[in-house]
Amino acid sequence: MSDKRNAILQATLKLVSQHGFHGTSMAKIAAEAGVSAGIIYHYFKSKDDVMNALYRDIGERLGDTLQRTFDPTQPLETRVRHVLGVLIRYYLDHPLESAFIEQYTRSPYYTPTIEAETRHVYEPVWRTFEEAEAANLLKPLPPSVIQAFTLHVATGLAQRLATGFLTLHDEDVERIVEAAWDAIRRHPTPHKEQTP
Amino acid sequence: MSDKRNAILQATLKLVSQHGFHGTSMAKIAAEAGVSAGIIYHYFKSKDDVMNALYRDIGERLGDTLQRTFDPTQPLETRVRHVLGVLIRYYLDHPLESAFIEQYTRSPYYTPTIEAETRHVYEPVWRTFEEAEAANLLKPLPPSVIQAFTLHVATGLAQRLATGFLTLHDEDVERIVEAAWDAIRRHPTPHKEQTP
DNA sequence: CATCATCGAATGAACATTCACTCACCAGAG
DNA sequence: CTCTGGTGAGTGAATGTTCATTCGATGATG
Repeated sequence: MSDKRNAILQATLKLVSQHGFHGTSMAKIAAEAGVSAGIIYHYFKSKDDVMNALYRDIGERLGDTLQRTFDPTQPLETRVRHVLGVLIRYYLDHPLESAFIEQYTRSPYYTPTIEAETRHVYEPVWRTFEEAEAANLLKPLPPSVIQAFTLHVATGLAQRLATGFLTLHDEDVERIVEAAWDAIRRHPTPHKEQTP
Repeated sequence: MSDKRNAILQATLKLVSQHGFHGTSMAKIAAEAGVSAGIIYHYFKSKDDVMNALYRDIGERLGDTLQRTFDPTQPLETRVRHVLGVLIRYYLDHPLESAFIEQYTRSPYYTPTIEAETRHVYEPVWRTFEEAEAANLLKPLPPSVIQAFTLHVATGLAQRLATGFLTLHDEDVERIVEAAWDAIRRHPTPHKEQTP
């Protein structure tokens, strides 16, 4: 609601994605947000609370995007490609969020409690992949591996984008989504053709 | 040389991979390594210097593995699959190193200087992929994307391994390498078959 | 005047780094 | 073999800084 609260979260996102958790002090957050150090504790219980709130915030925005663009009436393969595309595109389009999430999920802030709390965001994703697996569309890989070939590929690339080491055009992104799909889908074993 | 120096690096690796850079103080490193706080400054100039030394150390060990197992007389596709496998396996087998590298390369410690300094480690990898690209084996993707589908997939999974969320058997690792290869290789476009 | 947002100085803990010092060891002189 | 002086690994308390957090005061709103 309040724009101070939002300014604090935005400042935190920018600072953490640029300088990591160490290097992001409350004083710097306050300066970046244009507020006093004290007011942060009016909106948040502690530094941890700021970080957790930011993580939830980002998760909700990604969840919205997934929910908004998801069309359950589409055929299964289309839906799988769609969620792949949305996930990858979201992280590539939001490099700051991407960097934050990567840091966050590898930090002590990321507890099983928080993980459970934000799982619902990815619900359409998991449901689609489960369905695809049941329909034998996918390679027999654990869910974490599927996740690695989408989420971590995207966040890894987002980092390169953010640091200017890389620029991607729309057709590149298409190719990346296609590559991710090639990674996890079951390929038809080509019949050994007799060359006549 | 000295085992104290090594103990300090090992302690740093363990602490950083578990608690991140913030949460890894010199006092904790000293305690974990079983040395006094002061002696760290006998072997290293500063905290930064410890981190940089550890990064170089890890890079060298990975480089050794690559160099040792690389056979330039093998056919091209075999070599590509081989370097893919070695990279992925290395990170999966060394989750601590994997976590450290991910954190390090996203931190302010990771400067272009350090990057240039350690590039030679990956030399066989880049050379092989360049050759494969010239031979039209690969999808037309930027090198960073290739890297994302190998390195970041592996480090992402290594993190799940380290936190006990996931266990992988040898055949799973085989499948992951295969999936990575499927992601980046050029697939034969199947002829549209007329269903009768 | 009552309530609540906001400020910035104050506080104490934790931090990286320094420093004066001890100790084990060795080389060479006697 | 014994003494002497030097070297450098190793210590842990001290230092100055930065940090997260608190708090009393101030301003705005109703």
